[in-house]
Amino acid sequence: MSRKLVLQEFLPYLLNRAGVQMGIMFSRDVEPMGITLPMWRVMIELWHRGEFRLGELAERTAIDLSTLSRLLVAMQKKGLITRRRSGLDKRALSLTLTPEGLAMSERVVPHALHYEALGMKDMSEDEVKMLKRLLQKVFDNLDQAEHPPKEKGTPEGAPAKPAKNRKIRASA
Amino acid sequence: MSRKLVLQEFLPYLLNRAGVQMGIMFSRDVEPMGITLPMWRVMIELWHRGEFRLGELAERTAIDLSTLSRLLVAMQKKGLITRRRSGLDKRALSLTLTPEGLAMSERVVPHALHYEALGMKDMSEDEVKMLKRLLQKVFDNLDQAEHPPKEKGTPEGAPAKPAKNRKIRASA
DNA sequence: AGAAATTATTATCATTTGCAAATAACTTGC
DNA sequence: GCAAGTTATTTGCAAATGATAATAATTTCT
Repeated sequence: MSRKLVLQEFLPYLLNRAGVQMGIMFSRDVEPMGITLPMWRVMIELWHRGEFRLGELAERTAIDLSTLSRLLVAMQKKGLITRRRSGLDKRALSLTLTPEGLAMSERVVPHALHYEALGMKDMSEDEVKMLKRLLQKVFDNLDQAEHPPKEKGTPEGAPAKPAKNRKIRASA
Repeated sequence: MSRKLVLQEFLPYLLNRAGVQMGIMFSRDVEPMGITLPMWRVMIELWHRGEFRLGELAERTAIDLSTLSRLLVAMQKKGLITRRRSGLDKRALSLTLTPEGLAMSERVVPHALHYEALGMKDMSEDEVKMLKRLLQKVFDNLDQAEHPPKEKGTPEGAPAKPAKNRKIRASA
């Protein structure tokens, strides 16, 4: 009746464990360059999209707003990013990579590739593609559950489990 | 020449992001039950294998030794686990689940299943199986790179990059 | 057996984190 | 146009974390 073995196959377990392990190893690797894993997560998003506001970036990176706010100050001090109160809405912080930040991002790429290769050892091309696709899918599923696309009058009919997020914040 | 888009497809990025997000959501969910995500990671390992020493558990869970030591004291206070100086090697701490710990583990299962389902929304049975298999594989690859199976005289021929782990500890 | 080396665990300290409250800027209704 | 309400970011505070140093127990070498 005891189902010890099955537990080990739970997605939350497998996913979190692999993700954490990857984070630890990658983090140690880039630390000597003067950046941390959260910094890299920020940099990659800015690199990808060019500009973010704080709130958007917090959601995108799954880093808590207050944590991210302080992280960004540190990154600005390091010369990696630009933080400026942007034109239209003076509440909003406009965040962009500096040229140094861009250069640093590029310098990190080989390290990312190294861990990419490490993690994918003995996998076929197809398996790798599928893994990446499914990881993207999982994140999207979770993110959508956490930040549902805004409807007008929240139909409020579906969920048997009433989604225990009292705070909508994306903490990390 | 700029390869912005490719970056978003890096395994370390995708994996860590999905893993962290899963961790955050699952964590919030089980918090009202009085346990944290690291506690659950400990519990699942003990449940699976029955008994661990601290050092082994630290490696297995990728939680830093000092952090884990404190966590285990807290878990003992909560009545979830047993910590006893065990027979053969009096240095070692023998860690096991108490009946209450086991009961708690079982109580967490439905929550794990919930997030499993959430993450796997719109995936086929086959995709799910493959994802789990590949996640296990990735973890094994990383873990093996970090804790290589002990050879006698470390052949020292293969790695172009000399594995930057100065400390072997599995911190989290 | 006894000293040195090895391994396992805990304590200390500075940093990071997340939540809650505070602040600042904007928007809407009157 | 101004008061009241909203949204965006920052700050204060307590808890968790990781690295290092300290402590404890065992094994090894002679």
